[in-house]
Amino acid sequence: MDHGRRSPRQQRSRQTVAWILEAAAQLFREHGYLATTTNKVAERAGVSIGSLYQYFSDKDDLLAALAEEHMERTAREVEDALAACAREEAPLPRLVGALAEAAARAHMHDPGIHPLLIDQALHRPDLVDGLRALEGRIAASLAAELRRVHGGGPDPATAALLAVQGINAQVHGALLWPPPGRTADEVLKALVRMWTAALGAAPER
Amino acid sequence: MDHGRRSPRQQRSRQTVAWILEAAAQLFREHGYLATTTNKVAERAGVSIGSLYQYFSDKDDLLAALAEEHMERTAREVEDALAACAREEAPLPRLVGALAEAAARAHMHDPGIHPLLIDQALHRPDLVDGLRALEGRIAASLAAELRRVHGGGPDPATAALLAVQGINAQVHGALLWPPPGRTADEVLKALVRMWTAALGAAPER
DNA sequence: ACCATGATGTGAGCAATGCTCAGATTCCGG
DNA sequence: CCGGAATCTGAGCATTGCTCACATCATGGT
Repeated sequence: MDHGRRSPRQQRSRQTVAWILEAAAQLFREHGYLATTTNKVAERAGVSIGSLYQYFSDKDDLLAALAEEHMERTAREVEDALAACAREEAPLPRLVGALAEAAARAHMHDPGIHPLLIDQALHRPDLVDGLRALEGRIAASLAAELRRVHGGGPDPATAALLAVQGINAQVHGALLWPPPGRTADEVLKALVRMWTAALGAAPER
Repeated sequence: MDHGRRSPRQQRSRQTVAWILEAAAQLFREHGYLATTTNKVAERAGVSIGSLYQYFSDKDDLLAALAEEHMERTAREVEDALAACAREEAPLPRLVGALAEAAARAHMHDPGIHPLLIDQALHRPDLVDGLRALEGRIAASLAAELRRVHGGGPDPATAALLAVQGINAQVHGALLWPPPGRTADEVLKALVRMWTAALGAAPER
């Protein structure tokens, strides 16, 4: 929400903000968060350090703004994938596969900066809330799909939330960096098999 | 492994290192990583700043040392829980429940500092490896248990790894901070139900 | 066309931080 | 008791995040 302080009203200031964000993303990617100085960001952006602090309250604020952008794009991509599944009335295994692939795509989008953004999100209370809200949105979409295929057991909402969290972690930890002796494809198959069983239609009793 | 630079040989220097680590843990807990200065750590530890830098190469190194300690204890706790299950020949649902509860206990052990440690681990390549090694160790123990109860499907090793990663994320995201309208107990039940289905014995075909 | 007001841009410099280093102090084997 | 190694010390250097007093630019009313 309120990242920064003054919000840009004229065209040239919006350009300035865009330059700053682009420069920050580049430098964070190249040298990491700590090794990036605000003065260098301003320098690469071609603006003075004072301008930077007119639109961002903090060094953290820079990363927070990038994180919000990233989270928004991720949510859209995953929700689009789910919407496509709904349109073609895909069965459960296809649903799980699409979800995992969409998550993998989102995480691959900018591998150099993704871990930084997640890190930062974890120790900024406002961004933790944002991350949970994002999970909630995706889980809600998934829950609707689970009901369509009669999956998720007695509590599709909770099942969907657990699935979103679990699949996300597995994509990070195993799909993108497969363990030695396994290919990404094998991991994906195992993942789909497991979640199909976990979310499979289960009668109330 | 080689956290720091010189390694303490005499008794008094081991005491110094212990004081420094204790002070660092306290200050990180109280004020976070960025707001904690190395000089304050030395001051609270009752040693000079020079002594601190004799045993820790970096400010990061302090947190890395704490993270290693934390990871080691976590691994031990979870492995103990699995060993107990093995001794009493517990069935699958009990296995999953024990795993989730052990993970929850480990994460609750020092809530003030746990997220910081995880954060830090995520952008230090050596600690990322440590974290993956830890996951691997726990997954190996779990895989053995899965074979005992004939669970895990055609590839118990991969299934165990995915389960460890998934359960860990769910404990963080849903069990310790249940979503509105759900209790921790309900979440645990759903979690156990899902993983019991996911890991349930499945014939080769 | 003009100017007044607010939006935007500038960069030297301050306060604070991570970390070094030259030397003082303490410990231990012989 | 002594020589060298281990340990400890803390003033200070280099660097960083960030502020502030001021310059410049854009816009809308007359």
